[in-house]
Amino acid sequence: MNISHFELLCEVARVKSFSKAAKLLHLSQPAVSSQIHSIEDYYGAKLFERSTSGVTLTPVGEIVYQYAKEILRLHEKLEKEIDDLLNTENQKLIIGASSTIGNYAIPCTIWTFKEKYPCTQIKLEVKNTETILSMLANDELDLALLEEPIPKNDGNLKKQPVLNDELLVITPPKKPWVDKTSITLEELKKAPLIIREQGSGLRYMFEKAISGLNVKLPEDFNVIAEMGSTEAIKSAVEAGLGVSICSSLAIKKEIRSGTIHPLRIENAEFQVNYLIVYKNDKQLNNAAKRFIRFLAGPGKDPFC
Amino acid sequence: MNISHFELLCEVARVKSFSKAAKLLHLSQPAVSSQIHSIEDYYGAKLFERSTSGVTLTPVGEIVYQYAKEILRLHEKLEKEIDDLLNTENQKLIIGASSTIGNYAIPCTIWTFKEKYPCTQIKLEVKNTETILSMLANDELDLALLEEPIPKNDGNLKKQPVLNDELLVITPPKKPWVDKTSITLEELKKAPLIIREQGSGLRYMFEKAISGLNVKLPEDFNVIAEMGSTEAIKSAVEAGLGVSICSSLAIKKEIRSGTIHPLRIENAEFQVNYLIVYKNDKQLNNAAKRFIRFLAGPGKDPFC
DNA sequence: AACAATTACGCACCACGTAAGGATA
DNA sequence: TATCCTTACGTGGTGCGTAATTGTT
Repeated sequence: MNISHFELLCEVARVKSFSKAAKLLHLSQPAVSSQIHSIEDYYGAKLFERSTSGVTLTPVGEIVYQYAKEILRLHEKLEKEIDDLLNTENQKLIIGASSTIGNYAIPCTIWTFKEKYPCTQIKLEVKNTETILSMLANDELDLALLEEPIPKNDGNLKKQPVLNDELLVITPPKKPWVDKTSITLEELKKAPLIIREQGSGLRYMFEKAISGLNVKLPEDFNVIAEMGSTEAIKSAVEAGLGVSICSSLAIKKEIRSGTIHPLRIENAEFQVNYLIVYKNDKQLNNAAKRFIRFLAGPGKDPFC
Repeated sequence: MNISHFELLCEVARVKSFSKAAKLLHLSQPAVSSQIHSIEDYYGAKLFERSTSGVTLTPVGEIVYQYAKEILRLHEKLEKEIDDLLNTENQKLIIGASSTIGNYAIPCTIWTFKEKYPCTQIKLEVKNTETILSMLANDELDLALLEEPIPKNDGNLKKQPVLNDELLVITPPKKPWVDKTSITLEELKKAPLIIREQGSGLRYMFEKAISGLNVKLPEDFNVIAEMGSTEAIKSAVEAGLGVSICSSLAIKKEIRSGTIHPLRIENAEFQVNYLIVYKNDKQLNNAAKRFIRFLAGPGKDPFC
C-alpha cells in the first residue's frame, strides 16, 4: 500500500466510478481497476460494490476510505512541515509554458499552489513551444507545460499528462458561422484562416492532426494571416476578420460573453493533451517535485 | 511512498543503522540503503546523517519519523478494524512447521500474534519437512514454516525469509567437549553422532551443507543413532550418549542451564534460514496475509 | 583490518496502456 | 447499443540480491 493507492481509493470513492477517477488521475481505466483490485487483495476484503452505474463503498470500504483520508491528511501535513524547514534554494521554481496553457490555465494553478505551499517562489515564462524546449534544454527552466506532441523529443525528456482539452474552431458570432455547431474539414479549408506562427505548439499540433487526414498547412488552406499571440488572434476573430483554431481553455471567457462562436470539426477528434515536461537526468528540487504531484495527482482540478 | 517505506524508515531510525535494519527486515543492506535514498529523494531532503558508526536522523528526518510512526499506527488500527468486520472464514489459519521452528520458535509467535489479532483462530501442525510439504501441496495448510533449502521445490512455492539461526554441534557438558568452543569437521566425523530421520528438514539441511565439503551422511560419519524428534536427541546428548546437530533456537534453555554444550564447526558457516512458505497460486485469506506480514515485517523480533 | 554505506549490474516482478471481452440497462 | 468494469498481454520501470568499491576509524 502506498500513498498513491490511498489517493486513488479516495478519488474513486469520491466520484463513485472507476472510469471517472481514471480520467481525473490521468490513468487508463483498467489501471484503476487493477489498483483497486490489488488494494482489495491487500486488505482481504471487497471495498467497492460494482454496478453498471459506477461503484459504491462496502462497509469495509467505508472504513478504509475514512482511514485513507486521514492518512493522506497527515501526509500532507508532513510535507508542509518539511516545506517550512527546507532552505530557500529548494523553494525556487521556474516554470515555462506554451501560450495556451501559460496564459489561460497556469496562472490560476500557481495561485492555488501558492495557497497550499506559501514558501515556494514561482517564476513563469510564457513563450512558444520551441523556445520553451530550448530553455528547458539549457537548464533555464525546472519544468515546462506543453501540449502533446512534443517536437524533436530525443527521449531525454520525461513527460506526464496533466490536463486534457479540446481543440476548437473559433469564429465570429455572425453568419455563416453562428447557426452551426460544427464544421467539416472541407468548409474549414475554404474559410479565411488565421494561424499562429511557426514554432508555436498549437500550430504544430494542428499540423500533426491534419497530416493524418492528408491535408497540409498552409497550402491546402486559405490562410489570411499569421500571428504570434492567441490574444491577437482572438481579437481578429472577434472583429470578424476570419476564423482560427484554439484550445477551448483559451476562449472560456469569450464563449460566455458570446464574442466568439466555437465549432467542432466534424468526424475528427481534436483532443489536446497537456503535459508537464522535464529533463530526464535533472535532479528536480523539492518545489518542482511537489508541483508535479500537485498537477498530476488527485483532488479537484488544479486548473481553473 | 508506501507503508513498507515507512516501516523501513522507522526501523532504521530505531536501530540507527542500515545494516542492522536490513537484518531485522530480512533485506540486504544495499536494498535498505537504496530505499532510504528514494525516500530522501521523494521528500527532497536528507533524512539521515551517515557516519561510520551507523546513522542518525537529521531534523527533517526526525519530523518524517514522527509522522511515519503516526501513519503506521493509524494503518495498524485500520487493519484491526477490518479484522473485526470480516467473517470468521477469513480468520482461520492452519500453519505447518518443521520440528525446530514448530517446537521452539512458533508457539511464542502465535501467542504474540493472537494478542494482536484476537479474532484469529490458529491451528499448528508440527511434522517433519517432507510431511509439511505434502500437506501444503494438498491444501491442508495455509502456510508453512520451514528451513532453507526446500527439497523438491518445483517453483510452485513462494517463500520469504523470516528468521536466521545458526546450526550448532551439541555435545554433553563433559570431556572432551566441554573445554572447546568449536570443533573441526574431521573431529565431528569421528564423534559418536546422533541424527534425525530421513525427511527431516534439519537432516536435509545438514546433508546439503556438508555435500559442499565433499562429505556424505551417513557413510563418512560415526552415526550411532537416528531419532525422530529433537527432544529425544537432546535427551540422548544430555545423557552423554553422543553428539548431534541442531539449531541454536532449540537449545536455548539447555545452554542456559548448562546441560548441553554447544560447539561451532570451524571454518564453516552453518547458517539456517527459516522461511515462510505458501503455494504460489493459492488465494491466501486475510489471517494468512497478516501472519506473513507479522513475521516478515518490522518490529521487535516476533520469535522468542 | 574491520565495519558501514555506496555503486554497479543483472534479474524478476509489477504497474501501466492497448485491445478485446462480458454484463447490464 | 451504450456504458462500465474485467481480462489478457506486451512493455518499461523499479526493487531486489550479489559483488565490488569507497571511506573512516
